[in-house]
Amino acid sequence: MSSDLLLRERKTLIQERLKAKGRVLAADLAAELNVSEDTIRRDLREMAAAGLCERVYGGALPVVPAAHSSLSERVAMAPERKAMLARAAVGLIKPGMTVFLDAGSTNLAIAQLIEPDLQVTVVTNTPLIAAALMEKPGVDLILLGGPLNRAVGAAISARAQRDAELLRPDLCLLGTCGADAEAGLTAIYFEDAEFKRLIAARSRRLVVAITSDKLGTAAAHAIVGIDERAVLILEADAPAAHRAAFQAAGAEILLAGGPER
Amino acid sequence: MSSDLLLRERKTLIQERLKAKGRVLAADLAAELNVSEDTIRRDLREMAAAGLCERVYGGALPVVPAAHSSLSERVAMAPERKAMLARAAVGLIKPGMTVFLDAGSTNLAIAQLIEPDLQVTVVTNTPLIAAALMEKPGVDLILLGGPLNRAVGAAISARAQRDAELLRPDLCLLGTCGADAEAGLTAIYFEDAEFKRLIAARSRRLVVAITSDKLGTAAAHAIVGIDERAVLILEADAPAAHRAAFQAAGAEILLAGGPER
DNA sequence: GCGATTTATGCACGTTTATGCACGATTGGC
DNA sequence: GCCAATCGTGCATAAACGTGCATAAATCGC
Repeated sequence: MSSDLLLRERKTLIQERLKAKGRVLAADLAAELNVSEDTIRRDLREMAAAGLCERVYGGALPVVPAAHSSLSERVAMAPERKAMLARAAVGLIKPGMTVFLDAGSTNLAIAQLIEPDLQVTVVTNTPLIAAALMEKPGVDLILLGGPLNRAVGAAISARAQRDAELLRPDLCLLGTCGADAEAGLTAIYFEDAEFKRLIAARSRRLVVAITSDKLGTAAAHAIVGIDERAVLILEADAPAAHRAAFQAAGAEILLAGGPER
Repeated sequence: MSSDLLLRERKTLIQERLKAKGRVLAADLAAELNVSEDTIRRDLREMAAAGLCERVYGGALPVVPAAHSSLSERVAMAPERKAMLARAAVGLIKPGMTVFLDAGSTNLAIAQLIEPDLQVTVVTNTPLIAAALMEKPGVDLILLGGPLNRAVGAAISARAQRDAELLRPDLCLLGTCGADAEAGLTAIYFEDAEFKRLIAARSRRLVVAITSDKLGTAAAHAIVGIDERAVLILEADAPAAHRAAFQAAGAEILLAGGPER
């Protein structure tokens, strides 16, 4: 015998390591825990069989829950650019705030990047976002209910709207389908636009993360115009013309991904 | 005799040691308490049977209250047995029905197994389940909202309860923490039990999928007794004694996993 | 009080479990 | 297509395990 940890303790520790670092290496674990690599491999194999991790060559990775969904498919599109926007957006969320997190793949990315121990109240109408936030102990989570709109992936019915009317979020992280200095923010679906308009109107501050492909486009239904209350998060390489137009309309512009790390 | 401690005292001491250090080793305890390892092992076995600790090779660990493990962690436990139960449960869901899907890892498995094109209305209070069902085009999804209980992973607040009062589901797929013919179905948390009791009372039919480890156990808070309205789905190898007791109480029993494939 | 019964303990036995090692197969970078 | 790192499997071993049994103390019934 060479270890001083019980089997179960070792596995628990590996899980924590997995959760904290996002991956583990068999060789490292063996050295650190003072057991042979064979033992570690056995552990990882068993954990993988139990669905606690994913075995890969050299170590293991956390299992990704709910890996497939139309929303999370959209998340998979241009993930690094969305993550960049999300990182900038997360910076605007301060302890003690009440934040509304709207539907949308960028907002899901934001939810995933929130610090686990950040003390905030998050209200959302999107089950997937709620599921992501459930893992964060610091977050007080409130869900808007009612019938779910499949296309949007969120609750935006009259019911959800009535509930939203009771809110006064400090921050509203809005998803948008189009963003144009003149047309303002727009959405594809009428009911979705209605909901967004309502919650946007009730929020102290409006934050919209916009991937460059949406700049200068307008969808069928208006949400709100661009004005002083809005903070637009753009990619660093967003065309200057759009940036200027938004600024002229009064919005605050935040560039994402510039001075990272 | 070699000890100078009464059995009870010894067990209490072991528990304190467990709580203080987070683990105990059989050999250490034997040496320290001046009894044979056999005796210590017996103690630990009995304590484990009473739910006071978790037996592991070499010693014992404190029980992790199910509260401490999040829903997504619970999902990973005994997944194939849950899937077996889930398969049986899914068979009870017929087109046109309105079904309530309660929180719980087994119910999440059920949600994942629902036929994508099955025409049903599902009501749930669990974001993770809602997210899983969003992929199924046939499913009309209604979400119960309000503050989310982190331990349960679902909306069970007064708000959700009020919403639940408006429902009359054809089927209620209930999650349970304990199932005993006498004590009935029980839950760990008061508010959770309250919610379950409410929705169960309003449902035409009650379906409960129960992994064998929950048989004969009772948690702190009662949900409902076992009666004619209940359909219990048990694993094929569930002890006959429990099956008979449930049947005597009037429940219909469904065995999962028998004629599979 | 005194035999009968239960309870707690230790011991001897065979069994199971956790682990490391040897060896051949697989993987992935180059 | 080669090479080293990594992997899985079979095997050996020691520690830990459970069980049946014996013994001694404690408890009970009368």
